[in-house]
Amino acid sequence: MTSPPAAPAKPSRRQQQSEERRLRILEAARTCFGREGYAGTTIGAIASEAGVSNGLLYQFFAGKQELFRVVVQEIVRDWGRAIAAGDEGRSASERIEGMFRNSVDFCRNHPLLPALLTADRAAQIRDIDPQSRERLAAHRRLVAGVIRDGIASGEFDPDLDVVAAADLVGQLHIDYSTRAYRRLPDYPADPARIDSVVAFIARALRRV
Amino acid sequence: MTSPPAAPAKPSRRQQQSEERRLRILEAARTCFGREGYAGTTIGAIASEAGVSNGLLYQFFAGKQELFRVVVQEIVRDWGRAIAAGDEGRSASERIEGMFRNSVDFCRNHPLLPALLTADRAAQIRDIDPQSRERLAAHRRLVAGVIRDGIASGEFDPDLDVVAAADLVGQLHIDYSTRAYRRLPDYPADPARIDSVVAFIARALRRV
Amino acid sequence: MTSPPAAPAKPSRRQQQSEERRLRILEAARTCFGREGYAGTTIGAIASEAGVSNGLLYQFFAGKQELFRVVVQEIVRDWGRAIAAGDEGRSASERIEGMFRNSVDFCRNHPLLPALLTADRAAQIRDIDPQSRERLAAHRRLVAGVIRDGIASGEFDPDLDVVAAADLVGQLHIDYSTRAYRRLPDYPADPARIDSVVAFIARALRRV
Amino acid sequence: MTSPPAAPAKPSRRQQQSEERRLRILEAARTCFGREGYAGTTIGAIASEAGVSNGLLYQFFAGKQELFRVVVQEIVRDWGRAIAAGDEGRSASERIEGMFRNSVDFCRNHPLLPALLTADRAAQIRDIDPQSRERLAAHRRLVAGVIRDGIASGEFDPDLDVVAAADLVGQLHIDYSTRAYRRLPDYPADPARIDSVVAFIARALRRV
DNA sequence: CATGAATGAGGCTTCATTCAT
DNA sequence: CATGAATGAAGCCTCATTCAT
Repeated sequence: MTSPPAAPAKPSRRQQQSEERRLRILEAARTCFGREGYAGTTIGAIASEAGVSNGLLYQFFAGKQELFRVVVQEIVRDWGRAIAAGDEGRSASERIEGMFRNSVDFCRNHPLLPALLTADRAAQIRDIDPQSRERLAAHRRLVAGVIRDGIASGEFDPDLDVVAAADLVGQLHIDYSTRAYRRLPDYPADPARIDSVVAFIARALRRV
Repeated sequence: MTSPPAAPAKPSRRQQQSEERRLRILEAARTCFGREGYAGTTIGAIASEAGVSNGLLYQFFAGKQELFRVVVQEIVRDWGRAIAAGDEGRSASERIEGMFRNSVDFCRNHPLLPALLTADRAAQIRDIDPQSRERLAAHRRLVAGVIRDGIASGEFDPDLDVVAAADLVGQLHIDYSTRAYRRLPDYPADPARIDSVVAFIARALRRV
Repeated sequence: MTSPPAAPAKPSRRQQQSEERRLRILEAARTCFGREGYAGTTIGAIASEAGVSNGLLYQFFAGKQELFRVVVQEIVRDWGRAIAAGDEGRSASERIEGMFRNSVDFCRNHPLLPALLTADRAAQIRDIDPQSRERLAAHRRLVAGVIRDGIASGEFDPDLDVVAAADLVGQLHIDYSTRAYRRLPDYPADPARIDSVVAFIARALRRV
Repeated sequence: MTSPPAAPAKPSRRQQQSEERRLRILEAARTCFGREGYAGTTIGAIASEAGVSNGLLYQFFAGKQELFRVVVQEIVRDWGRAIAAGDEGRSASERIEGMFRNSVDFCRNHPLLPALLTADRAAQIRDIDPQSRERLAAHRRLVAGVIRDGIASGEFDPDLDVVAAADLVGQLHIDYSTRAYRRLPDYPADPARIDSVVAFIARALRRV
């Protein structure tokens, strides 16, 4: 009686509920991995946070490692999108600043784990999956493109090593985004500090 | 008086060997923690790497966590010393550059884990011990002092937010030192890249 | 309403089996602790005796110590019940005798560890839990009550120190029950010996 | 220079010191086993308590188990001697009372472990060694002898089951001696309680 | 004789994963 | 599909015992 007599195209109620549970699991995994790290997170904790049974996780994901991979992949994807948002018709400097602020804001507002992007080798996770790796490279290429535009438009110093500068700026995105997420008192990412970092980058890129 | 009058603290051969083993254990722990992270490292792996039995670790260290704490403490101490080395009678720019290169070189040549300083929440290690925390703060204060000197001497821009700039430069020390240690192909710390980062920092600090 | 209207707490087959295993674990723990003492018993031995895996014990009990606590608690409870059984409408002497025989019989037929009540300091078990302590005190109060009844009815010597006598009789309950369980050849608890002890107690309590 | 030039008969200074250390180890073992039980006592704890090195224990005793065996043996021997002390030229009742009081006093004043006599199977100690077993049997025979004397002299009830009574009285020796040593608030062995137990025994044995 | 550093077997416990219901 | 009871491999740590000094 639970399935409707005829509903060929729309996802059945069962399927909907199932998809919803999958999302709840991913959400819970983000929260737990972000809070406790990979090794510090147990399958049971994720299941409990998601309000589902232990075993259900294995219907959607092959195991803890796979789940982690997917979480990282999604985070990196969303982060990349958030960074690039709303930078049409603006100067290169504005876009550099905008990307930085977008990145920090994204991490401030999402229960997420940019930490993993820098260093957290969190046991057993030998290599982040190639797709995420590629996305991070794309991020640096994006930054590099903006810097090149800035050089072309005369805003930035033509002597810049574009690749190195993009790498560094991308690194700072990660650093301060991580801080924004972590909220460690010794490593602040408060608005004033962010303004200062923005100024620092601008100073390093500007044409004199 | 059974002991000879002179030779106040002649370590017996036994004690010498023991001390040597203690160092081998620390060395092995540095290697393993650096390679696998905290949770990914097992006591057995460290003992095996050091060529001693599992139990011996517990004669020197109260447990895995304590061993980790000591490793981090030593690394931070040595790193701090290496960074500050050889900067007498030089300009502020030269000292900033020197510190950066010292840091990267230190990490390139030592089996070490500055990564842990940034991000590795490595399960259970909630807080790095206060002593190491303080040393990192001291590092940032040192950088801030050099920047202030540079402003006073007219080398650096007087509009700089000194604390924020020092924080950022210190962060880059950690970032690129980590890379030098990790040697990840996507995140290089080769000489050319280091030169570029040095130039980037110089550009950001200079007076225009 | 997915569950049928009636059958308020029908334990599913799974739950039944689970409860059964829990009981098997407790049974095994009684056997092992009784045979080897606390320290001499391993989790593996209990699991093996119960025919389950090591890990399952931790689904039901927080650890070895907790399991031991529960075992002692149950034993003390059952022993207390067994002792008091079937003594309605009988004389004080008969009740004293009946309690003694009940106690010995209980221990003879149950894989149990009254030993632990007397002496087994079994490392780390500093204090038996208060609930069991209280039950033992209740046992002595029960004996004291019967002795008081006997004095009132003229069966027992009015000069008796009731508390001390109850304590002593309770102690003999434990002593000979332990023997009955242990079956050490040097410390018998065979019927003839039990008869003699019953006579000894009767002689000590009687009015002359 | 440490050994005297000639000292053929008397034990050399070395030997004296050695014997002294052996005694210190035994004393320490008594203390530790009594305080923590067999499993709860470590070789290191005994060595530390005795103020000698770990390894020295193995010069005098084959291992932990052997050391325990010797400790028990000595205790049982000393206890047996203490019980029988000072009972020449006294009536059977007086001797029974004296033995009981001697036993309790012995345990009250010696750091000792009569617990082991009753129940403490304390891991791995399968069987107390035969010599101690025999001494305990001798103790019961001694009590039995006194009871027989009392029957012969008309002090005690001729209907007594002598062996069972001796066994029971011996058991009470152990019970209340253990209490005297343990000093548990719930199981007192204070003078008043001891007087009551003495009276109880006397009442059970007396001729009416 | 005496030391105590070193060993390594074995104990308790956790947790990713499976599978009967 | 969903559950959660059950498994068992592994990890950390203790401690009796040995042996080079």
